Amino acid sequence: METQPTQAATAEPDEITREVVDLMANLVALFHREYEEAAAARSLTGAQAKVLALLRRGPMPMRQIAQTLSCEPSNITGIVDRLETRGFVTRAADRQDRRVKLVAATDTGAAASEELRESLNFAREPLAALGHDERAVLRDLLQRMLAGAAGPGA
Amino acid sequence: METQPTQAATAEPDEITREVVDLMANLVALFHREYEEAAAARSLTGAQAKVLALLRRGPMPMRQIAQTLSCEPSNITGIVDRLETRGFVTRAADRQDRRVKLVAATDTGAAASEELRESLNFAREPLAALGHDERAVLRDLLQRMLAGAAGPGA
DNA sequence: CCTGAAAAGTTGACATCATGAACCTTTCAT
DNA sequence: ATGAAAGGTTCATGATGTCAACTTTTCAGG
Repeated sequence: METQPTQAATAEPDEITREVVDLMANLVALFHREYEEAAAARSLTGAQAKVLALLRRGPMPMRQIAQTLSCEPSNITGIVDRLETRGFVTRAADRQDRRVKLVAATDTGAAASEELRESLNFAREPLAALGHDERAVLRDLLQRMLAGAAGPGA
Repeated sequence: METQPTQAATAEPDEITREVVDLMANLVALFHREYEEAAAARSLTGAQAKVLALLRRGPMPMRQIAQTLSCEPSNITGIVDRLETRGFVTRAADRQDRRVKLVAATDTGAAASEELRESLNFAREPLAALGHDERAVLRDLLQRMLAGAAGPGA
C-alpha cells in the first residue's frame, strides 16, 4: 500500500480528508464535553484538571506548565492559586534556581487526578463499537498521524 | 504493571484501548490548539467560530445552538451578541413561533467560517502521513465510533 | 374569552479563563 | 558591581460559562 500521492498536500484537500476533519471535530467536541463533565463532578474546572494531570509525572515549574498548555504564565498563576487554596498542589522554590517555583501535586491532588483519569470513559463508549482488530488498525493510523506532529505530552 | 483487573463492570480497558485513548487525547489537544489559532487569526474566539460553524447548515434557534454546544442558553446570548455586533450573524424572529430567535450567518460570517474551515490544515499535516485508502479506513472507523454517541452535527 | 403554566431569550451577578503590560526577585554575564 | 535577562506575580480587561430572575409569547383549560 504505497501512499497515494495526493500531490497537493497544501493545495486542496480531497473529499475524504474533509470528512475526516469533520469527524475529528466531532470527536474533539465529544471528548471535551466528557472531560469537562468528569472534572466538574470532582469540582474541578477543565483547566485545573489539565494542570493536575501534567503533575502526574512529577513537580513542574510554572513556566513549563504554561508552555505545555500553550498559554501565558500569568494565566497559570491563577489556576495554581485556586488549586493550592483547595490543597491539591503546593508551590516550592527550586533549590538550584530560586526564581523557579516548582508546583507539585499533593496526595489529595494526585488521587483526584487519577480518579478523573479512570472515570474518563470517553473512549470506552465510542470504542466499544469497534472490534479488537479494528482498534489496532485505528491505533496504528493515529500513531502515524502523530509521529509527524510534536505531541504535547511527550 | 498492574494488569490485575480490579473489576470488569462494563468493559475492561485492554492495552490497545488504553493506547488509543491516549493517542486520541493527544490528537484532540493538537486539533484544539490549531482550531483556536485559526479562529484567532480571523479575530474570532473558539466559541464564536463554533457557533458560526453550526450555522453553515442554515439558521438555527438560540436554544438549539445551546443544546448542540451543551451549554446554557444565556451563554449563547453573549456569543451571538458579539457575532452580531461584528456583522457575522443576524437575529430574526421565527414566523411560526415569535418566541424563537433564528440566528443566521451573514455572507460575511459564512465566508469567514468557510475560510476558517479551509485553513484548518490540522489534518493536512497529520493526515499527509496516510495514504488515500488509509484515510478512507480511518474515516469509516471514526464514523462508527461517532454513530453510537450523540454527535453534535447530527 | 380569560387565566395561568410553560417555553424561548434576555439580563444581571458572579467565578473562571486568558492575554498583555508593569513589576519584583533572582540569576548571570560582563 | 552593574545591568540585562529570566521566572513569577499583579493588575486591568475581555470572553466564557453558570445560575436565578425576568419579559414575551404560546398554549391548555375552564
